[in-house]
Amino acid sequence: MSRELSEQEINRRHKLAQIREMGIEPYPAALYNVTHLSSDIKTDFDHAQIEQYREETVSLAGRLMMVRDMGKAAFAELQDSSGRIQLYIQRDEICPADDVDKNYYKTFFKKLLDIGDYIGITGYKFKTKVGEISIHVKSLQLLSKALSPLPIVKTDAEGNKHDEFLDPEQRYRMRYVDLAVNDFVKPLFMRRFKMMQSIRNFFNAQGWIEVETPVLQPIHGGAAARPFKTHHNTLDMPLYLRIANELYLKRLIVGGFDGVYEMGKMFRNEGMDRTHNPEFTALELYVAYKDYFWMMDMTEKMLSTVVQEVCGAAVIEVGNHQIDFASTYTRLTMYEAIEKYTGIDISEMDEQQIRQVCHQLHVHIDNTMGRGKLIDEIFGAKVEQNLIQPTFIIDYPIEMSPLCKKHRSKPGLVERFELFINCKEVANAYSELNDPIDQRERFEEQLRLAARGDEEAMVLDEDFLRSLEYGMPPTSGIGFGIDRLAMLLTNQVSIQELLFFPQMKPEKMD
RNA sequence: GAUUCCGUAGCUCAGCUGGUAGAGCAAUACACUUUUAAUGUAUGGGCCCUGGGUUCGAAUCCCAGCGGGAUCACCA
Repeated sequence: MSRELSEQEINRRHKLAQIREMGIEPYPAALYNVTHLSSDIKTDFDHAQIEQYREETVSLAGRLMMVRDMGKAAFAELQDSSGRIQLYIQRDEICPADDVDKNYYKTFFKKLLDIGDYIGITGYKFKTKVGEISIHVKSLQLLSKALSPLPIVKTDAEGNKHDEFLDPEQRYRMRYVDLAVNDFVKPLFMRRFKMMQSIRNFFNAQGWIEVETPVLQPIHGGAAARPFKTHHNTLDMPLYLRIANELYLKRLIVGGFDGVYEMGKMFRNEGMDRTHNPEFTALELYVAYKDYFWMMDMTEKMLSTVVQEVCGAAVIEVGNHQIDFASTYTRLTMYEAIEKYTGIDISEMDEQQIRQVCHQLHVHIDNTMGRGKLIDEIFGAKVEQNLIQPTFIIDYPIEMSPLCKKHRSKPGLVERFELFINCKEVANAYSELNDPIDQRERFEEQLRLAARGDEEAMVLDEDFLRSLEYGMPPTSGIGFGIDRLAMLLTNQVSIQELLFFPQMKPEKMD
């Protein structure tokens, strides 16, 4: 990359050279002994001990974020991983004894250091005249010179922010800058990772095992989606980035695990927008000897626990709604849900009649759609928008669910549920299909759909069928969209806010 | 993919019905030993996204392209 340097970038390179001329290494190799985080200093500050603090040396490191130069003294702000703290720096204290011209302060500190530079300081805790907890600096060392100026975000006395770094493109492309200057970013990610940890804790406490299954798969199974295709040179064969890990996790249940789960990246070669990224994180869990009713109970328990742990309350604000994760979630069958929000009972209707209903409701459909797909379209257009509070929609048409067990008592349906929260699908679960002969027929039906032109139809996985023939216990499985869940728990509408590095168009570097 | 808005200094943005650019912050220099968006004084900084067109003259009007946002549709 070659580009013209801005005035400020040239300045900083000159300063870098001058620092070296002074005999100071701008990128020292040695570790810097940090004794405190800025947050420790602030939370542990004891006013009764201000006198004793003078004798107690603390050492901090971080970025220099602001300097208020007062002549022979200055105030500065140091930002470390835990926040910011003010530094008070006096000329005569930081200059070495032999530095008679006070160049360490006058030249090095005042002229050659910039906002964004990493520094380490030692000093003691104190409080300024106006009461701000600060560090009285006794020594200051450059740890890493920054050659590009950071966007300066300033907050005034009323809390108004000035010159904010808010352009989404810049923020996502340069997440390192976003994290450095925007204090609202890190807490979102902390909450996301706390949520993932809380889920893991919950599952581990049940004795379920966290496993890893292939990302590169010869057959992309387990979901209906277009995959990314790649090629393995040594084997000279095509491989697909997984769109789901379902079929591998079930093989592990066949192998004798009682409960396995995996939290990992899935890849789908489809649209991108504020709720879809080409790679996203899914959680899948399979538990032997259970059914989908049990899984609904588990889901309620898990989510109420996790939300309580992560948000400190089980009722949280999402958009304009208070969403209650603690109560028992409403359970509606697909047919009941459609009847509730359209007034039409389609449970006994055939494909032609349902097609009529679609026209009547102004639901957009096309001729390739079968009965199951038509029902799904009505649901998407008329029901989803109403499902604010956590709601289980259960008993789906069999056509849409080739990996799900037939309903124990309702012909044409499967034992499946999806969990909707704030109008979005958050989880999808089955009583898993473990009848190998039925499974083969379902795959064959998918092949027929593919032949009709359905690009998302599933591919027949012969090895998976073989595994079922060795016997899979009755099992219930569930998949959660982790990014979606994180969006709910952080009240964010854009998935990009919960991904450190969302997929972007290639950047032009001229 | 459709609609719509935007692209001006390092950053955030002004710039009217066309007359070749402005503010605040940042930068540079000086002053100031308890400030906190520190302050005061001074200075430098622009291919006005790109390419065409209209015009005596375009940051401004028109067309095309590139980049981005928002909304809508499909997928988690």
